[in-house]
Amino acid sequence: MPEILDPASPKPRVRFAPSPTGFLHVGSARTFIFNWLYARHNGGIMILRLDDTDVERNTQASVDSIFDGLKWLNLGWDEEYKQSERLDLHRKTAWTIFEKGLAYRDFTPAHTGEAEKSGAQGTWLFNPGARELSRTESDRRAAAGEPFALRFRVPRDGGQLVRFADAVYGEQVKAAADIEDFALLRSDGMPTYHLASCADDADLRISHIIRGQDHLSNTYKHVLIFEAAGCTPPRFAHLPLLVAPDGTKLSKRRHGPVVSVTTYRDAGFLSEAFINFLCLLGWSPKNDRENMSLQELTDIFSLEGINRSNAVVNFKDAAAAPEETFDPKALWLNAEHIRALPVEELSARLLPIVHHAGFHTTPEKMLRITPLIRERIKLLRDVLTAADFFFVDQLPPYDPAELIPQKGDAAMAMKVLSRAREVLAKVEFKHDPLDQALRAAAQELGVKAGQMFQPIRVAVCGRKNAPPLFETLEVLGKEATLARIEQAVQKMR
RNA sequence: GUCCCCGUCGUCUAGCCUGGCCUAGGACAUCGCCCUUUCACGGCGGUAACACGGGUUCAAAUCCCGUCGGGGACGCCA
Repeated sequence: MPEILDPASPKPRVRFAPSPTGFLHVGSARTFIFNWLYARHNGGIMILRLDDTDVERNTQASVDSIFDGLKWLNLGWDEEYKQSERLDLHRKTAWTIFEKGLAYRDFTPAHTGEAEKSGAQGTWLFNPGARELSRTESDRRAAAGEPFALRFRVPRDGGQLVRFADAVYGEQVKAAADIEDFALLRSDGMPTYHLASCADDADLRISHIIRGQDHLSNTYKHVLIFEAAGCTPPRFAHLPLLVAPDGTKLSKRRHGPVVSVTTYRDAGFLSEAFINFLCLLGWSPKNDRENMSLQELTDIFSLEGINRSNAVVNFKDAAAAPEETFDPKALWLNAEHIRALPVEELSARLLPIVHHAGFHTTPEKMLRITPLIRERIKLLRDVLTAADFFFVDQLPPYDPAELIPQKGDAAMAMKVLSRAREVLAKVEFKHDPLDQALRAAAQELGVKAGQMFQPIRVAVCGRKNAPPLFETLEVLGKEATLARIEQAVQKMR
Protein backbone atom coordinates (compact mmCIF):
# COMPACT_ATOMS: atom_id res chain seq x y z
CA MET A 1 0.00 0.00 0.00
CA PRO A 2 1.39 3.38 -0.89
CA GLU A 3 2.18 5.79 1.88
CA ILE A 4 -0.39 8.50 2.29
CA LEU A 5 1.23 11.45 3.93
CA ASP A 6 -0.59 13.94 6.05
CA PRO A 7 -0.82 17.00 3.84
CA ALA A 8 -0.32 19.23 6.88
CA SER A 9 3.10 17.72 7.52
CA PRO A 10 4.52 16.34 4.32
CA LYS A 11 7.76 15.33 5.97
CA PRO A 12 7.42 12.16 8.02
CA ARG A 13 8.58 12.53 11.59
CA VAL A 14 9.65 9.36 13.36
CA ARG A 15 11.20 8.70 16.72
CA PHE A 16 13.28 6.17 18.55
CA ALA A 17 12.31 6.27 22.21
CA PRO A 18 14.42 4.02 24.40
CA SER A 19 14.04 3.96 28.14
CA PRO A 20 17.36 4.16 29.94
CA THR A 21 16.81 1.12 32.11
CA GLY A 22 19.33 -1.15 30.42
CA PHE A 23 21.96 -1.16 27.73
CA LEU A 24 21.19 -0.76 24.04
CA HIS A 25 20.48 -4.23 22.74
CA VAL A 26 20.28 -5.44 19.19
CA GLY A 27 16.49 -5.30 19.11
CA SER A 28 16.46 -1.62 20.04
CA ALA A 29 19.23 -0.99 17.57
CA ARG A 30 17.15 -2.49 14.81
CA THR A 31 14.18 -0.34 15.78
CA PHE A 32 16.40 2.72 15.63
CA ILE A 33 17.73 1.67 12.23
CA PHE A 34 14.31 1.04 10.73
CA ASN A 35 13.09 4.42 11.95
CA TRP A 36 16.19 6.10 10.61
CA LEU A 37 15.91 4.37 7.26
CA TYR A 38 12.27 5.32 7.00
CA ALA A 39 13.07 8.95 7.77
CA ARG A 40 15.95 9.15 5.35
CA HIS A 41 14.20 7.30 2.57
CA ASN A 42 11.28 9.71 2.79
CA GLY A 43 13.21 12.85 3.48
CA GLY A 44 11.79 13.00 6.98
CA ILE A 45 12.99 13.82 10.47
CA MET A 46 14.57 11.36 12.87
CA ILE A 47 14.01 12.07 16.53
CA LEU A 48 15.73 10.57 19.55
CA ARG A 49 13.65 10.74 22.69
CA LEU A 50 14.73 9.37 26.04
CA ASP A 51 11.65 7.92 27.71
CA ASP A 52 12.89 8.40 31.24
CA THR A 53 9.75 8.75 33.29
CA ASP A 54 10.60 5.81 35.52
CA VAL A 55 12.87 7.56 37.98
CA GLU A 56 13.23 4.38 40.00
CA ARG A 57 14.89 2.38 37.28
CA ASN A 58 16.71 4.92 35.17
CA THR A 59 20.47 4.83 35.36
CA GLN A 60 23.17 7.01 33.92
CA ALA A 61 24.99 3.86 32.86
CA SER A 62 22.05 3.01 30.62
CA VAL A 63 22.02 6.46 29.11
CA ASP A 64 25.72 6.08 28.39
CA SER A 65 25.27 2.64 26.90
CA ILE A 66 22.53 3.88 24.61
CA PHE A 67 24.59 6.79 23.38
CA ASP A 68 27.69 4.59 23.01
CA GLY A 69 25.77 2.18 20.86
CA LEU A 70 24.10 4.85 18.77
CA LYS A 71 27.34 6.72 18.29
CA TRP A 72 28.93 3.56 16.95
CA LEU A 73 26.04 3.00 14.57
CA ASN A 74 26.99 6.42 13.28
CA LEU A 75 23.61 7.22 11.79
CA GLY A 76 22.78 10.34 13.75
CA TRP A 77 19.43 12.01 14.36
CA ASP A 78 17.86 15.40 13.83
CA GLU A 79 16.16 16.28 17.10
CA GLU A 80 16.64 15.12 20.65
CA TYR A 81 14.32 15.23 23.68
CA LYS A 82 14.11 13.99 27.22
CA GLN A 83 10.71 13.14 28.59
CA SER A 84 11.66 14.13 32.10
CA GLU A 85 11.95 17.69 30.87
CA ARG A 86 8.45 17.68 29.47
CA LEU A 87 6.43 16.64 32.49
CA ASP A 88 4.22 19.73 32.39
CA LEU A 89 3.01 18.78 28.95
CA HIS A 90 2.22 15.26 30.11
CA ARG A 91 0.30 16.45 33.15
CA LYS A 92 -1.58 19.00 31.16
CA THR A 93 -2.64 16.30 28.74
CA ALA A 94 -3.72 14.05 31.59
CA TRP A 95 -5.89 16.74 33.20
CA THR A 96 -7.40 17.65 29.87
CA ILE A 97 -8.55 14.07 29.61
CA PHE A 98 -9.75 14.17 33.20
CA GLU A 99 -11.77 17.33 32.62
CA LYS A 100 -13.54 15.62 29.76
CA GLY A 101 -14.59 12.93 32.20
CA LEU A 102 -12.47 10.37 30.42
CA ALA A 103 -10.24 9.74 33.41
CA TYR A 104 -10.80 9.40 37.14
CA ARG A 105 -8.85 9.50 40.36
CA ASP A 106 -8.09 6.14 41.92
CA PHE A 107 -7.31 6.48 45.62
CA THR A 108 -6.55 2.77 46.00
CA PRO A 109 -3.06 2.36 47.44
CA ALA A 110 -0.49 1.27 44.85
CA HIS A 111 -0.30 -2.48 44.38
CA THR A 112 2.93 -4.21 44.97
CA GLY A 113 3.95 -5.58 41.64
CA GLU A 114 4.61 -9.09 42.87
CA ALA A 115 1.28 -9.68 44.53
CA GLU A 116 -0.50 -8.50 41.44
CA LYS A 117 1.30 -10.89 39.16
CA SER A 118 0.86 -14.02 41.22
CA GLY A 119 -2.70 -13.33 42.24
CA ALA A 120 -5.87 -14.36 40.51
CA GLN A 121 -6.10 -10.80 39.23
CA GLY A 122 -4.98 -11.61 35.75
CA THR A 123 -8.33 -10.46 34.53
CA TRP A 124 -8.31 -7.20 36.46
CA LEU A 125 -9.93 -4.46 34.41
CA PHE A 126 -10.91 -1.78 36.88
CA ASN A 127 -11.92 -1.12 40.45
CA PRO A 128 -15.63 -0.15 40.42
CA GLY A 129 -15.32 1.69 43.70
CA ALA A 130 -12.71 4.03 42.30
CA ARG A 131 -14.21 4.34 38.86
CA GLU A 132 -17.67 5.14 40.14
CA LEU A 133 -16.56 7.64 42.77
CA SER A 134 -18.47 10.93 42.36
CA ARG A 135 -16.64 13.96 41.11
CA THR A 136 -17.38 15.94 44.26
CA GLU A 137 -16.15 13.17 46.51
CA SER A 138 -13.09 12.77 44.30
CA ASP A 139 -12.32 16.49 44.45
CA ARG A 140 -12.83 16.55 48.19
CA ARG A 141 -10.40 13.71 48.87
CA ALA A 142 -7.85 15.16 46.46
CA ALA A 143 -8.14 18.54 48.18
CA ALA A 144 -7.58 16.79 51.49
CA GLY A 145 -4.25 15.69 50.16
CA GLU A 146 -5.02 12.00 49.70
CA PRO A 147 -2.71 10.45 47.11
CA PHE A 148 -4.26 9.01 43.97
CA ALA A 149 -3.41 7.69 40.54
CA LEU A 150 -5.22 8.98 37.52
CA ARG A 151 -6.78 6.23 35.43
CA PHE A 152 -8.23 6.24 31.99
CA ARG A 153 -11.96 5.55 31.96
CA VAL A 154 -12.12 2.90 29.24
CA PRO A 155 -15.64 2.70 27.75
CA ARG A 156 -17.32 -0.38 29.20
CA ASP A 157 -20.68 -0.43 27.48
CA GLY A 158 -22.17 -0.52 24.05
CA GLY A 159 -19.67 -3.06 22.83
CA GLN A 160 -17.37 -0.31 21.64
CA LEU A 161 -14.42 -1.29 19.54
CA VAL A 162 -10.98 0.26 19.40
CA ARG A 163 -9.28 0.02 16.07
CA PHE A 164 -6.24 1.09 14.15
CA ALA A 165 -4.51 0.16 10.96
CA ASP A 166 -1.03 -1.20 11.35
CA ALA A 167 1.27 -0.86 8.35
CA VAL A 168 2.70 -4.29 9.04
CA TYR A 169 0.01 -6.28 10.84
CA GLY A 170 -2.97 -4.81 9.07
CA GLU A 171 -6.34 -3.86 10.52
CA GLN A 172 -6.42 -4.31 14.31
CA VAL A 173 -9.61 -4.39 16.33
CA LYS A 174 -10.25 -5.03 19.98
CA ALA A 175 -13.29 -4.73 22.22
CA ALA A 176 -12.83 -1.79 24.57
CA ALA A 177 -14.34 -3.98 27.28
CA ASP A 178 -11.21 -6.13 27.16
CA ILE A 179 -8.93 -3.21 27.99
CA GLU A 180 -8.22 -2.41 31.60
CA ASP A 181 -8.43 1.05 33.09
CA PHE A 182 -4.73 1.82 32.77
CA ALA A 183 -2.96 4.54 34.70
CA LEU A 184 -2.10 7.93 33.25
CA LEU A 185 -0.49 9.52 36.30
CA ARG A 186 1.12 7.79 39.22
CA SER A 187 0.34 8.77 42.78
CA ASP A 188 3.58 10.74 42.89
CA GLY A 189 2.34 12.82 39.98
CA MET A 190 4.72 11.31 37.43
CA PRO A 191 3.22 10.36 34.09
CA THR A 192 3.16 6.73 33.06
CA TYR A 193 4.77 5.55 29.88
CA HIS A 194 1.49 5.39 27.98
CA LEU A 195 0.57 8.96 28.79
CA ALA A 196 3.99 10.51 28.35
CA SER A 197 4.59 8.65 25.14
CA CYS A 198 1.32 9.72 23.54
CA ALA A 199 1.47 13.29 24.79
CA ASP A 200 4.95 13.63 23.36
CA ASP A 201 4.16 11.88 20.12
CA ALA A 202 1.29 14.28 19.62
CA ASP A 203 3.27 17.34 20.63
CA LEU A 204 6.27 16.40 18.51
CA ARG A 205 3.93 15.74 15.61
CA ILE A 206 5.21 12.21 15.15
CA SER A 207 3.70 10.90 11.93
CA HIS A 208 4.73 7.25 12.15
CA ILE A 209 5.37 5.15 15.20
CA ILE A 210 7.70 2.32 14.23
CA ARG A 211 8.43 0.07 17.17
CA GLY A 212 8.58 -3.50 18.40
CA GLN A 213 5.60 -5.78 18.18
CA ASP A 214 5.59 -6.12 21.96
CA HIS A 215 3.71 -2.82 21.84
CA LEU A 216 1.03 -4.04 19.49
CA SER A 217 -1.51 -4.68 22.24
CA ASN A 218 -0.58 -1.45 24.04
CA THR A 219 -1.51 0.45 20.95
CA TYR A 220 -5.21 0.21 21.70
CA LYS A 221 -4.58 2.18 24.86
CA HIS A 222 -2.59 4.71 22.94
CA VAL A 223 -5.34 5.15 20.41
CA LEU A 224 -7.70 5.78 23.32
CA ILE A 225 -5.36 8.43 24.73
CA PHE A 226 -4.85 10.19 21.41
CA GLU A 227 -8.57 10.35 20.84
CA ALA A 228 -9.31 11.50 24.37
CA ALA A 229 -6.74 14.24 23.96
CA GLY A 230 -8.38 15.29 20.74
CA CYS A 231 -5.57 14.20 18.45
CA THR A 232 -5.47 12.03 15.39
CA PRO A 233 -3.29 9.03 16.17
CA PRO A 234 -0.13 8.68 14.09
CA ARG A 235 0.27 5.78 11.75
CA PHE A 236 1.64 2.63 13.34
CA ALA A 237 4.09 0.06 12.07
CA HIS A 238 5.00 -2.75 14.43
CA LEU A 239 8.13 -4.74 13.87
CA PRO A 240 8.34 -8.49 14.41
CA LEU A 241 10.40 -9.28 17.47
CA LEU A 242 14.00 -10.34 17.46
CA VAL A 243 14.24 -13.48 19.51
CA ALA A 244 17.01 -15.68 20.88
CA PRO A 245 17.59 -19.22 19.58
CA ASP A 246 15.36 -20.41 22.42
CA GLY A 247 12.52 -18.40 20.90
CA THR A 248 12.14 -15.88 23.68
CA LYS A 249 12.56 -12.14 23.62
CA LEU A 250 16.15 -11.01 23.89
CA SER A 251 17.17 -10.16 27.41
CA LYS A 252 20.41 -9.53 29.19
CA ARG A 253 19.47 -11.71 32.11
CA ARG A 254 18.83 -14.76 30.01
CA HIS A 255 21.14 -14.24 27.10
CA GLY A 256 24.06 -12.22 28.38
CA PRO A 257 26.25 -9.69 26.61
CA VAL A 258 25.66 -11.21 23.15
CA VAL A 259 22.55 -9.07 22.92
CA SER A 260 24.38 -5.83 23.58
CA VAL A 261 25.33 -3.60 20.68
CA THR A 262 28.69 -2.75 22.20
CA THR A 263 29.61 -6.43 22.22
CA TYR A 264 29.43 -6.40 18.44
CA ARG A 265 31.46 -3.22 18.29
CA ASP A 266 34.13 -4.59 20.59
CA ALA A 267 34.37 -7.88 18.75
CA GLY A 268 35.30 -6.07 15.56
CA PHE A 269 32.09 -5.69 13.64
CA LEU A 270 31.89 -2.88 11.14
CA SER A 271 28.84 -0.84 12.03
CA GLU A 272 27.71 -0.86 8.40
CA ALA A 273 27.81 -4.67 8.39
CA PHE A 274 25.96 -4.82 11.69
CA ILE A 275 23.28 -2.51 10.29
CA ASN A 276 23.07 -4.61 7.15
CA PHE A 277 22.62 -7.74 9.23
CA LEU A 278 19.89 -6.27 11.40
CA CYS A 279 18.00 -5.03 8.38
CA LEU A 280 17.73 -8.57 7.11
CA LEU A 281 15.92 -9.67 10.25
CA GLY A 282 12.24 -9.03 9.74
CA TRP A 283 12.61 -7.09 6.55
CA SER A 284 13.41 -8.09 3.01
CA PRO A 285 14.06 -6.12 -0.17
CA LYS A 286 12.41 -9.07 -1.93
CA ASN A 287 14.96 -9.12 -4.70
CA ASP A 288 17.52 -11.49 -3.16
CA ARG A 289 19.91 -8.66 -2.36
CA GLU A 290 21.67 -9.24 0.94
CA ASN A 291 25.01 -7.51 0.99
CA MET A 292 24.03 -3.86 0.89
CA SER A 293 25.58 -0.53 1.63
CA LEU A 294 23.84 2.03 3.79
CA GLN A 295 23.01 4.06 0.73
CA GLU A 296 21.46 1.07 -0.94
CA LEU A 297 19.43 0.27 2.15
CA THR A 298 18.22 3.84 2.35
CA ASP A 299 17.21 3.77 -1.28
CA ILE A 300 15.12 0.63 -1.12
CA PHE A 301 13.81 0.52 2.44
CA SER A 302 10.07 0.49 2.79
CA LEU A 303 7.50 -0.56 5.36
CA GLU A 304 5.97 -2.99 2.88
CA GLY A 305 9.06 -5.17 3.07
CA ILE A 306 8.58 -5.83 6.77
CA ASN A 307 7.21 -9.25 7.62
CA ARG A 308 5.17 -10.47 10.53
CA SER A 309 6.97 -13.40 12.14
CA ASN A 310 9.66 -13.18 14.78
CA ALA A 311 13.25 -13.55 13.64
CA VAL A 312 15.86 -15.58 15.46
CA VAL A 313 19.24 -13.99 16.09
CA ASN A 314 21.21 -17.17 15.86
CA PHE A 315 23.90 -16.58 18.43
CA LYS A 316 25.46 -19.28 20.54
CA ASP A 317 25.89 -19.04 24.24
CA ALA A 318 28.49 -16.55 25.32
CA ALA A 319 30.65 -19.39 26.57
CA ALA A 320 31.53 -20.39 23.01
CA ALA A 321 34.63 -19.17 21.18
CA PRO A 322 34.44 -15.52 20.07
CA GLU A 323 33.88 -16.38 16.45
CA GLU A 324 31.27 -18.97 17.40
CA THR A 325 29.08 -16.70 19.47
CA PHE A 326 27.72 -14.53 16.70
CA ASP A 327 25.12 -15.32 14.08
CA PRO A 328 27.02 -16.89 11.15
CA LYS A 329 25.27 -14.58 8.75
CA ALA A 330 26.39 -11.53 10.68
CA LEU A 331 29.93 -12.86 10.49
CA TRP A 332 29.67 -13.49 6.77
CA LEU A 333 28.27 -10.04 6.11
CA ASN A 334 31.00 -8.50 8.19
CA ALA A 335 33.63 -10.34 6.15
CA GLU A 336 31.94 -9.11 2.99
CA HIS A 337 31.97 -5.53 4.18
CA ILE A 338 35.57 -5.83 5.27
CA ARG A 339 36.55 -7.00 1.81
CA ALA A 340 34.60 -4.18 0.25
CA LEU A 341 36.51 -1.55 2.19
CA PRO A 342 39.38 0.24 0.42
CA VAL A 343 42.70 -1.06 1.74
CA GLU A 344 43.64 2.33 3.16
CA GLU A 345 40.49 2.54 5.18
CA LEU A 346 40.61 -1.03 6.41
CA SER A 347 44.22 -0.53 7.37
CA ALA A 348 43.34 2.59 9.33
CA ARG A 349 40.62 0.72 11.19
CA LEU A 350 42.92 -2.17 11.99
CA LEU A 351 45.80 -0.12 13.30
CA PRO A 352 44.26 0.99 16.61
CA ILE A 353 43.22 -2.57 17.37
CA VAL A 354 46.76 -3.77 16.81
CA HIS A 355 48.15 -1.04 19.04
CA HIS A 356 45.54 -1.63 21.67
CA ALA A 357 46.63 -5.27 21.87
CA GLY A 358 50.14 -4.11 22.66
CA PHE A 359 51.79 -4.74 19.32
CA HIS A 360 54.02 -2.22 17.60
CA THR A 361 53.76 -1.41 13.95
CA THR A 362 53.63 1.60 11.71
CA PRO A 363 50.81 2.85 9.49
CA GLU A 364 53.04 2.15 6.49
CA LYS A 365 53.65 -1.43 7.47
CA MET A 366 50.01 -1.95 8.37
CA LEU A 367 49.06 -0.75 4.92
CA ARG A 368 51.29 -3.43 3.41
CA ILE A 369 49.97 -6.15 5.70
CA THR A 370 46.30 -5.36 5.18
CA PRO A 371 45.93 -6.76 1.65
CA LEU A 372 47.47 -10.02 2.86
CA ILE A 373 44.86 -10.60 5.51
CA ARG A 374 41.75 -8.92 4.33
CA GLU A 375 40.31 -12.03 2.75
CA ARG A 376 41.20 -14.00 5.81
CA ILE A 377 39.43 -12.12 8.58
CA LYS A 378 35.78 -12.02 9.52
CA LEU A 379 36.10 -9.61 12.41
CA LEU A 380 38.48 -6.69 12.75
CA ARG A 381 39.78 -8.38 15.86
CA ASP A 382 40.97 -11.31 13.75
CA VAL A 383 43.90 -9.17 12.67
CA LEU A 384 45.50 -10.16 15.96
CA THR A 385 45.56 -13.83 15.09
CA ALA A 386 45.97 -13.49 11.34
CA ALA A 387 48.90 -11.09 11.31
CA ASP A 388 50.50 -11.48 14.72
CA PHE A 389 53.79 -12.80 13.28
CA PHE A 390 54.33 -9.53 11.48
CA PHE A 391 54.34 -7.63 14.73
CA VAL A 392 56.55 -9.69 17.01
CA ASP A 393 60.31 -9.88 17.21
CA GLN A 394 60.27 -13.38 18.55
CA LEU A 395 57.87 -15.99 17.22
CA PRO A 396 55.91 -17.85 19.86
CA PRO A 397 57.00 -21.48 20.28
CA TYR A 398 55.73 -23.99 17.73
CA ASP A 399 56.12 -27.70 17.19
CA PRO A 400 59.17 -28.38 14.95
CA ALA A 401 57.22 -31.26 13.40
CA GLU A 402 55.15 -28.59 11.67
CA LEU A 403 58.21 -27.83 9.56
CA ILE A 404 58.04 -31.21 7.86
CA PRO A 405 56.38 -30.90 4.45
CA GLN A 406 53.67 -33.10 3.00
CA LYS A 407 54.98 -36.52 2.00
CA GLY A 408 58.36 -35.51 3.32
CA ASP A 409 60.44 -36.12 6.41
CA ALA A 410 62.69 -34.26 8.79
CA ALA A 411 65.62 -34.66 6.47
CA MET A 412 63.71 -33.00 3.65
CA ALA A 413 62.70 -30.13 5.91
CA MET A 414 66.31 -29.66 6.89
CA LYS A 415 67.46 -29.78 3.29
CA VAL A 416 64.81 -27.26 2.21
CA LEU A 417 65.49 -24.86 5.02
CA SER A 418 69.25 -24.90 4.54
CA ARG A 419 68.91 -24.27 0.88
CA ALA A 420 66.31 -21.56 1.43
CA ARG A 421 68.71 -19.79 3.76
CA GLU A 422 71.34 -19.66 1.04
CA VAL A 423 68.98 -18.65 -1.74
CA LEU A 424 67.15 -16.02 0.24
CA ALA A 425 70.36 -14.42 1.39
CA LYS A 426 71.10 -13.47 -2.17
CA VAL A 427 67.71 -12.72 -3.71
CA GLU A 428 65.90 -9.42 -3.86
CA PHE A 429 62.86 -9.45 -1.54
CA LYS A 430 60.23 -8.79 -4.14
CA HIS A 431 57.45 -11.13 -5.17
CA ASP A 432 58.74 -12.21 -8.59
CA PRO A 433 62.39 -12.76 -7.75
CA LEU A 434 61.38 -14.68 -4.63
CA ASP A 435 59.00 -16.78 -6.66
CA GLN A 436 61.63 -17.60 -9.26
CA ALA A 437 64.44 -18.28 -6.85
CA LEU A 438 62.45 -20.54 -4.58
CA ARG A 439 60.88 -22.52 -7.40
CA ALA A 440 64.28 -23.02 -8.99
CA ALA A 441 65.65 -24.20 -5.67
CA ALA A 442 62.83 -26.68 -5.30
CA GLN A 443 63.59 -28.10 -8.71
CA GLU A 444 67.28 -28.45 -7.93
CA LEU A 445 66.48 -30.24 -4.68
CA GLY A 446 64.00 -32.48 -6.44
CA VAL A 447 61.08 -31.51 -4.24
CA LYS A 448 57.69 -30.15 -5.16
CA ALA A 449 57.08 -26.44 -4.90
CA GLY A 450 54.68 -26.99 -2.03
CA GLN A 451 57.22 -29.06 -0.20
CA MET A 452 59.66 -26.21 -0.56
CA PHE A 453 57.27 -23.50 0.55
CA GLN A 454 55.68 -25.14 3.54
CA PRO A 455 58.77 -25.42 5.77
CA ILE A 456 59.64 -21.82 4.97
CA ARG A 457 56.14 -20.69 5.74
CA VAL A 458 56.12 -22.40 9.10
CA ALA A 459 59.61 -21.12 9.90
CA VAL A 460 58.53 -17.58 9.15
CA CYS A 461 54.93 -17.55 10.41
CA GLY A 462 55.14 -20.17 13.13
CA ARG A 463 52.17 -22.04 11.72
CA LYS A 464 50.93 -23.76 8.60
CA ASN A 465 47.98 -21.55 7.76
CA ALA A 466 49.09 -18.12 6.70
CA PRO A 467 48.91 -15.58 3.90
CA PRO A 468 50.65 -16.27 0.55
CA LEU A 469 54.35 -16.84 1.06
CA PHE A 470 56.09 -14.42 -1.29
CA GLU A 471 54.00 -11.44 -0.26
CA THR A 472 54.57 -12.36 3.34
CA LEU A 473 58.35 -12.52 2.89
CA GLU A 474 58.32 -9.27 1.03
CA VAL A 475 56.61 -7.46 3.89
CA LEU A 476 58.60 -9.22 6.57
CA GLY A 477 61.94 -8.39 4.95
CA LYS A 478 65.16 -10.27 4.46
CA GLU A 479 66.61 -9.82 7.90
CA ALA A 480 63.66 -11.17 9.87
CA THR A 481 63.12 -13.96 7.36
CA LEU A 482 66.67 -15.24 7.55
CA ALA A 483 66.68 -15.01 11.32
CA ARG A 484 63.50 -17.08 11.57
CA ILE A 485 64.77 -19.70 9.16
CA GLU A 486 67.93 -19.93 11.18
CA GLN A 487 65.86 -20.48 14.31
CA ALA A 488 63.89 -23.20 12.56
CA VAL A 489 67.07 -24.96 11.59
CA GLN A 490 68.19 -24.84 15.21
CA LYS A 491 64.85 -26.30 16.30
CA MET A 492 65.31 -29.23 13.93
CA ARG A 493 68.59 -30.21 15.44
C1' G B 1 -6.65 -17.09 33.25
C1' U B 2 -8.10 -12.98 29.41
C1' C B 3 -6.83 -10.65 24.84
C1' C B 4 -3.60 -10.31 20.58
C1' C B 5 0.11 -11.90 16.98
C1' C B 6 2.80 -15.56 14.29
C1' G B 7 3.85 -20.68 11.83
C1' U B 8 8.05 -22.02 4.09
C1' C B 9 15.05 -25.70 4.40
C1' G B 10 19.11 -25.75 10.90
C1' U B 11 18.88 -19.99 10.44
C1' C B 12 17.43 -15.34 7.56
C1' U B 13 14.03 -15.13 3.71
C1' A B 14 11.23 -15.07 -1.75
C1' G B 15 6.55 -16.84 -3.17
C1' C B 16 0.76 -15.96 -0.20
C1' C B 17 -2.98 -10.23 -0.99
C1' U B 18 -4.20 -10.91 -7.26
C1' G B 19 -4.89 -19.86 -6.52
C1' G B 20 -2.01 -22.88 -11.90
C1' C B 21 4.56 -20.20 -14.37
C1' C B 22 6.45 -23.92 -7.33
C1' U B 23 8.67 -31.43 -9.22
C1' A B 24 8.87 -24.21 -3.79
C1' G B 25 13.73 -19.67 -5.51
C1' G B 26 17.98 -17.08 -2.98
C1' A B 27 21.45 -16.47 1.12
C1' C B 28 24.18 -18.16 5.49
C1' A B 29 25.66 -22.64 7.70
C1' U B 30 26.95 -27.74 6.36
C1' C B 31 28.97 -31.65 2.92
C1' G B 32 31.67 -32.75 -1.77
C1' C B 33 34.51 -31.26 -6.10
C1' C B 34 37.51 -27.51 -8.72
C1' C B 35 41.15 -23.48 -8.42
C1' U B 36 45.73 -23.40 -5.51
C1' U B 37 52.46 -23.07 -2.27
C1' U B 38 49.03 -23.63 3.10
C1' C B 39 44.78 -20.95 4.78
C1' A B 40 41.33 -17.82 2.81
C1' C B 41 38.82 -15.80 -1.45
C1' G B 42 36.42 -17.49 -5.82
C1' G B 43 33.75 -21.23 -8.98
C1' C B 44 30.62 -25.65 -9.40
C1' G B 45 27.47 -29.23 -7.19
C1' G B 46 24.77 -31.98 -3.05
C1' U B 47 21.68 -32.60 1.56
C1' A B 48 17.65 -29.74 3.44
C1' A B 49 11.20 -26.65 4.19
C1' C B 50 5.27 -25.28 2.65
C1' A B 51 3.35 -27.49 11.31
C1' C B 52 -1.02 -31.00 11.14
C1' G B 53 -6.15 -32.19 9.73
C1' G B 54 -10.38 -31.02 7.12
C1' G B 55 -12.84 -28.15 3.39
C1' U B 56 -13.52 -24.91 -1.31
C1' U B 57 -11.62 -25.73 -6.42
C1' C B 58 -10.37 -28.91 -12.53
C1' A B 59 -6.09 -26.99 -9.56
C1' A B 60 -3.84 -24.68 -2.80
C1' A B 61 2.43 -23.06 0.10
C1' U B 62 -1.26 -19.56 -1.72
C1' C B 63 -8.59 -19.06 0.00
C1' C B 64 -11.86 -20.94 4.49
C1' C B 65 -12.41 -23.74 9.19
C1' G B 66 -10.26 -26.46 13.08
C1' U B 67 -6.09 -28.51 15.80
C1' C B 68 -1.31 -28.19 17.50
C1' G B 69 3.01 -25.36 18.30
C1' G B 70 5.66 -20.72 19.31
C1' G B 71 5.61 -15.66 20.87
C1' G B 72 3.66 -11.14 23.00
C1' A B 73 0.52 -8.04 26.12
C1' C B 74 -2.44 -7.80 30.43
C1' G B 75 2.02 -2.84 36.37
C1' C B 76 1.05 3.70 39.86
C1' C B 77 7.69 -0.75 33.98
C1' A B 78 8.82 0.89 29.37
